[in-house]
Parts: sequence; C-alpha cells; structure tokens
Amino acid sequence: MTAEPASPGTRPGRTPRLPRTARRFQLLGAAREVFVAQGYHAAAMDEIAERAGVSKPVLYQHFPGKLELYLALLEEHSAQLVTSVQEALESTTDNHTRIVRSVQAYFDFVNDPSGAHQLVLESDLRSEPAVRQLIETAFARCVRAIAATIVADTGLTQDEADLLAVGLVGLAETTSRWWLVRGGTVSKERAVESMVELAWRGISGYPRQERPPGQPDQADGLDAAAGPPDGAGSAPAASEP
Amino acid sequence: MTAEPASPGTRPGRTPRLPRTARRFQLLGAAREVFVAQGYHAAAMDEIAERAGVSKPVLYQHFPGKLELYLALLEEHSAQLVTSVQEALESTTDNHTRIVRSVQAYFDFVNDPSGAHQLVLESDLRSEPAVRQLIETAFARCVRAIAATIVADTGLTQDEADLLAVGLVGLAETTSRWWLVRGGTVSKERAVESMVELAWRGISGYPRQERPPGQPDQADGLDAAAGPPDGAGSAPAASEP
DNA sequence: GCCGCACGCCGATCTTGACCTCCACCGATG
DNA sequence: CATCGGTGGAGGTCAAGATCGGCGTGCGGC
Repeated sequence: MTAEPASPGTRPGRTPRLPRTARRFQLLGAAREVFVAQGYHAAAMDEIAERAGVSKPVLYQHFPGKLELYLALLEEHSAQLVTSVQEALESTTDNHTRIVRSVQAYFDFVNDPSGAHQLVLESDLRSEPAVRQLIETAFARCVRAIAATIVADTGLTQDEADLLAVGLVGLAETTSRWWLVRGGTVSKERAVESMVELAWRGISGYPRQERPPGQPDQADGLDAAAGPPDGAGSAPAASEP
Repeated sequence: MTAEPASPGTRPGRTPRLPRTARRFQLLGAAREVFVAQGYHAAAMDEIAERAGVSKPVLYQHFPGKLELYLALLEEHSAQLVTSVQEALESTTDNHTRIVRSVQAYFDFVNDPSGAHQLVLESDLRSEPAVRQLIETAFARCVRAIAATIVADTGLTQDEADLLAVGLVGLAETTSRWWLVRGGTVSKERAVESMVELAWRGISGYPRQERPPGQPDQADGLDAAAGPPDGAGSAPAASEP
C-alpha cells in the first residue's frame, strides 16, 4: 500500500469507458488482427490488449483465456465460410452456376481484407481438439453440402460424391489461397473462371460413367438441373460426345 | 518419478554407445514420432530425448536447437514428396499415367506409417519464416513440375498452367489427407482412381481453348503427348526463372 | 443540485513450463 | 593400471499466460 501513486492527477483515462458489447467487439477485432498476423502461438495477449488500447485484465474480464478468444474468432469465420458455400449452392438449380458461385465464395472468403481466412485454413493450433473439431466440422459441412448436391443430381454413391466434393473443396481452397498470395499475376475473375472450368469439365459428365448394368442412368449429366435443360446451355466447351 | 537417487550403482548404462550417424538417425526417428504425435509446440525436447533413450545434452550435441531438429525432419520429408512427384512426372510421357502416378505419389506420401506428412502438410509452425519458406518451396516445386508438363504439352500460358497445377495439387493433397482420416470407407485404389478421373476429365481437353469453331482438333489433347502446337506461340514471355 | 454506489479500468506481480547448460560417473585404450 | 571422452541428472533463465488491490468516472436517488 502507499505504493507510489505518484501524482493522482496523472491522466489515467485512456479508454472512454465503453459498454461491454462494444468493448467485446473491439477486443475481437484486435485479437483477429494479431492472430492473423502472428498466428496463435506467436500471438501474445499483451499485444492484443495493447492493440485494443486496454490492459490485460480487461481482456480476461471478457474472455476466460487465450484459447476461448481464439475459438470465438474461429467459430465466427468458419460459420461465415460455410454459410457462403451453402448459399451459393442453394441460390440456383443450375449446377454450373452453383460451381461458379461456390468457387467465388472461397475466393471472396480468402479475399477478405482482414485476412481472417488464415484462422480457418491455416490455423497453427490443430493439436487442440476443440480447434481441430471446429475446423473439420466446417470443412465437413462444406463437403456435405456439395456432396448432397452431387448425389441428388447424379446416380453416384455417397462415398463417390464425398470424394468428389472433398476434391473440389481442396481445389477451391488451395487455388484461392495461392491466388491471394500470388495475387498480382492473375485477376480474380480469370482465376475463378479457370478453376470453374476445370471443375466443371471434371464432373459435368459424371453420371454417364460405366455403372453396373440394370441401373438406368439419368438422361443427362450434372448440367441437367432438376428440370429439363431448357436452353440453359451452360456447358461452356464441355466435350459432349 | 525421481523415485530416489538411492544408490549410484544403479546400472546407468542404458545406451550401448552408438556411432554418431546411427545416433543421429535414431534421434531423428524419435523426434519424428514426438513431433507427429504432438505437433511442434506441444512437443518437448525432454520427451524426444527420453523416447530415444538418451539424455538432453546428447540431443543438443547433435542439433543446435529444437527448431533445427524440426527443420531437418521437414526438409527430409518435403524433399521426399517433391522427388516422388517429379519422378512420377518423368517416369512416362503418357499424361494420363502421369496423373495416375502423381496422385498415387500423394496418397503414398500421406499413407506413410510414420505420419510424417503431417509435418509438411499440417505444420503448426508456419509463423516461423524458415518453416514457411521450406513448405512453400516444396509446394512450389510440385506445382512447377506439373505446370511445366502442362505448358510443354499444351498451348496454355504459364499463368494458366500454374493455376491448373495448383488446383491439381490442392485436389491431391486434400483428398489424400481426407482419405487417410476417413480411411475405412474407400480403398486407396478406388480413391486414387476417382481423383485421377476427375483431374483427367478436367484437363484432358484443355489445349482446345476457345478457338474459332470449325477447327477439327480431334486428337489434339493432352493425351497427345508429343509435339507442341505450332501456332501456340502467343508470347510465353518466360517471366519466371 | 449534490452524494454515494457500483462498475469498469489499470499497474504491477506470480507462476508455470519449456528450452538450454554445469558437476558426478563409467567403459574403452595405451 | 591410469586417462579421457562421452553420458546422466539437476538447475538457470526467460517469456508468456493469468491475476490482485487501487483508482477514477458515470449514474440513480434524495
């Protein structure tokens, strides 16, 4: 006691006393910046607090610990990605458009100026079960959505459709991240277009695959949406034999 | 632990005094096990030494520090992956076989019982520049090898080929890891076959990029191995070394 | 208009855990 | 038989997560 408060007139007020909700939001923003820039392990709670303009105790009054803070951000952004992909798939019944919008969803997600995609796609805390589970669940939701679309519009088995969906997700993830890093060379639209074309060529002709006889194949490929292909003509240059 | 120092006569000799090379090899093996199981940050040098049956000073006599030990493992396995992919591409001139063997290279790499692929594909030390650079270099080498093949056998530009190669690498990476985790459902051969088919459909028809109609470019696909199209000049410009 | 209350905020500190070296010991060699 | 290089356990250092008492401000009640 009587430590050395020096002079009581020292300007103590740094922060204008925010309400809890606003403060929490600001802390999440600061944490996102630091976690994205440094990664989980290299990030320090001191820096997050400093970045937010508050002291560490305030941080610990809003979040029980570093892990929970990270998980809050991770949950937010992984849900955002999943929602984007699901909306892209549900927004239309034309499968080519579905692919376009899904790939675009990944590119947009990666292109977010906050760089939050790194938390979901390049986390350095996969050893933590909670983190791993969250990331894998988000991945699985995207895969499941795509696979459900595939299995609904083709005669493929669930396993086959899962595999294809995983491949497409990996393609979109990897290319979008690569495009972001090497962003200068190719425009986003061009990259998306290339990837869509690759994916579309890859799966558009699928239902005509040699299947055990007795299984009447659908009349058309994936490009046949729910209804008849009435002038959709979406197939770009698909080599239609 | 530390039951008691008790008597100094407790048979201290555990290790039969290995030569340096063998000892180093053994240390690398122990380190690999621990790093794979725990990740870099959760791994402790104590555990690596204990796993190897030696004490910590010997560990530090073979490696300057934890990071260097990790880098040695990372370099070894990333080089192994790159070599596998390069050999797969150079082993034949048939592009379909090239894809088969390349995808198989990824699946084999992931399927290694040591689990070493996690070091390269799921490292939790990307914040470290040396680690990041090593991983990205390995990735880039795989991409470059594939892109070089594409650009040699088609008229695509370097940028386009890079993009396709990145997509194929991402596809192989993601599906192989997914297959390993969900290994029970699909056999490896079946998964490889599906992915090869997807990739092959995706790129096999490529050299006939949107060209004015009326061109009878029937057999002019990637499956036509030799002979770059004469009219495909289009200023490659050779930007990257 | 004024007072007391309560809440939010801060400086300084503690503790843990992991990486990295110093004193006793033992088998091979001249 | 003596020496010497390598081995083993105990300890130092430091960074980073987590926390305790005090302070100042804004607001409801009188």
